[in-house]
Amino acid sequence: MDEIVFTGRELDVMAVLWEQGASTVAEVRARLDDSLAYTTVLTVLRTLEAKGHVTHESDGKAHRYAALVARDAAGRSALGRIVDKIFGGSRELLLTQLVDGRGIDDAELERLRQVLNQRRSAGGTAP
Amino acid sequence: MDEIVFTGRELDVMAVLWEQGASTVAEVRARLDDSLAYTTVLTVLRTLEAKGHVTHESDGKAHRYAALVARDAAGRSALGRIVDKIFGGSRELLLTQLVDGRGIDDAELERLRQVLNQRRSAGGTAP
DNA sequence: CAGCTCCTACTAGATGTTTCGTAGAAGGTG
DNA sequence: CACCTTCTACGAAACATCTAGTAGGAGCTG
Repeated sequence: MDEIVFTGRELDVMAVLWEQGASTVAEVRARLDDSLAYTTVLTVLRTLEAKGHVTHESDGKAHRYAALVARDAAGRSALGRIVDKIFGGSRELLLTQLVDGRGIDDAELERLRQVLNQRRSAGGTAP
Repeated sequence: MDEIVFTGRELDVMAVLWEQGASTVAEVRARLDDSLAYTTVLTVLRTLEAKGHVTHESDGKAHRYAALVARDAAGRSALGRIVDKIFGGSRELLLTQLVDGRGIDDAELERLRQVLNQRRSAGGTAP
């Protein structure tokens, strides 16, 4: 239950690793929305490695970086922080904002209901 | 749809203003989990004011600070960032993590379902 | 009024974040 | 082999964040 916190730029880079899997500096750089210098991306990856959030192995001449922190863990940590600090502990309030945004159609609402229903059937502490 | 971003400490302070309403420095300070110097809290509030996230009015000798950014707006912004960067755009994945945490009982699940159902009756583009 | 308390304003150091340049190694191509 | 590209390592400047100290004003209290 440690606190996992990423800075803005670190999160951009982690997003690439989660999406694309283990990647070289050049591959990460190509996927980023902002165009940054090669060494800038390298520095961010090295910072993340120093913090223990990613690791790397050699791949030919280059290094291939992989996330050590799973999406789920990062997401749980970020969500917990938001629920507490912004929504005053209320998951309902959070969910309201989540579905209040535009660009959510009936099909997606239905899928969200499925998530809650599956949680019921799977849930609970073991007897 | 501007980007609203708070640093860790700024978020702590905003949380107090959202929870307690307009507050003086001393009132904010008393509510914070960490014990910080009076001037530290003042500095954070002034930074937030410089960024346009809070404002203040005189209240006797002291200043009373109030949030200019609504919870909802901050929440939408933060959630959008998390959905995009961590959950790859999938609200379902986010919801899964939200309800996967411990400490969520059947009553709360039911309330979350209500949120989704209310959204159906109120929502959608007009036919 | 002298002193105490509470307040803002200003200042400032330590640390973290972001960005990139330069140096030099490694490997393929003429 | 000399050259070009690609890569890592190191350094560093600019800026943001976090924390708090000092100075001085305003008001209450004896």
